[in-house]
Amino acid sequence: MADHGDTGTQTPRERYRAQVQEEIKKHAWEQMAVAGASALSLNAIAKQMGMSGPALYRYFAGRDELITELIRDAYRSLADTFRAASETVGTGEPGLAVLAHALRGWALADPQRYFLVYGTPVPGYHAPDDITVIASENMVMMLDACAELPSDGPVTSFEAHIEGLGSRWADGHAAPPVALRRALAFWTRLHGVLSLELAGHFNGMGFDPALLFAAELDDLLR
Amino acid sequence: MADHGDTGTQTPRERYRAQVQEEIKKHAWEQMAVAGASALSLNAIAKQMGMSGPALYRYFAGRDELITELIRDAYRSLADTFRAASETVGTGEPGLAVLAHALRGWALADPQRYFLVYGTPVPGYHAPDDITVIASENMVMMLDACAELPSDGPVTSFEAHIEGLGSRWADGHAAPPVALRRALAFWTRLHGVLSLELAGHFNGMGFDPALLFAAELDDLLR
DNA sequence: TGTACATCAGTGAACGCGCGTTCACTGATGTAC
DNA sequence: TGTACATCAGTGAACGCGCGTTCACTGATGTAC
Repeated sequence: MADHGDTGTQTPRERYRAQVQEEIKKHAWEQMAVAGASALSLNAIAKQMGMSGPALYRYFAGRDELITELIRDAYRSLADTFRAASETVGTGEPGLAVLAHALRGWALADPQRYFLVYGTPVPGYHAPDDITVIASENMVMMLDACAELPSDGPVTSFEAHIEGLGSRWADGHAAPPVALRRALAFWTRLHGVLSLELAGHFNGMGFDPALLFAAELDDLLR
Repeated sequence: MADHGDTGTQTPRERYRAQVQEEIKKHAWEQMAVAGASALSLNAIAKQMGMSGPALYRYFAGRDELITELIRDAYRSLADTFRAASETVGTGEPGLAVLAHALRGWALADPQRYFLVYGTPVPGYHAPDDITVIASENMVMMLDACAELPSDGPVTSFEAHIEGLGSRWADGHAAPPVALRRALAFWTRLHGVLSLELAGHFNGMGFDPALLFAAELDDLLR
């Protein structure tokens, strides 16, 4: 989506390679949307593209690498969405609200992508370091949005707990405990609503999930 | 875990059948814990039990039925846990807190079981009606615990939205909007913390997830 | 108590299938002189 | 501009594998007289 990797001038071959690689991913996402992440099959993707199975090995070392690449893209996509949203500040609306709506839009746009990031983990799998880095970038953006909010009220026991950790936080990003507490609430509460909504657990309950989301966001901005 | 199905006197054969059926499920859960739900294989279970693959067809019509049965058991297990917890009321602790700790204990006891209920949904799958019934039983227990809490404060716009629905709620269980709002917050917030914790998203962040859970619970009881 | 029969758990062979992956190859595209 | 060579995308055959599931069967357990 955004410009990542070598952005220099490309030879026609490189351009073609990148193009086919993108198309493979596109079909992979479509397949995931239909049958879930675990059902992703290289041969099926190839067939859908009118190619033979082994051809895909020109573009990915194997199934695992493809999936890892999709996960990486998903994290990057969320980071890009957050970053783009962050740049529309100063319009009166608090930064947290902007991030919240960006998150919701991103989640609804592709539920399987959301679940690939925040859904059921595969017991064996461990994400590469660069993905972890993007994940903490996202956390930092949430933190920054929280830090600019007014912080009144007494210090809670959880904030005291955080204080006691000596702020050994990702990137050495020193955030006040109240901001971290708020960022965690932001993250967990909105994820709680979104994941249950996307999984269909609110079906048949009548209410509008968007309004529940808005209500939770209101509570966070209180 | 609890007594479900025919509890009448059993012939030795029936007893044996039930016993083997349970053992199959036990191995199924173990296998899921190792490789996730999608990797569940009848042949692998049979091999682990020292049986041949086709033998399992005496106990389950096929793979899909086994999985559905596991999902059903998971929902029932949570319902039983909630019910057992509800019966220990009156000790000063609010019912919601009791339910919360029961939920957390149940989730930590078997993360894969938690994710089978609340994790990434399989795009095609639709749960049978009796499972939906158990799910709404769980919701009702949360609702009841919320209904007994003092409800002060002004009516929020989300509560007005619920009011406007005319309470067309599962089982015709008429709950005041403020209780439903609170039950939804209870559910989504605790799920938010638990699912991110179990998925390992808090790893390396230093703080104790149990304390975050407790902090969120405190907010709900406020 | 003993015998004849029915029930049913479990086996082993076999089916077709789709998977990930390798390999030697063809043919087109790009590069160097 | 034209020719010789290198690069590389894609093919088709083949590999071994494990899967879910069926089928005809054996042998043990339970039942009826």
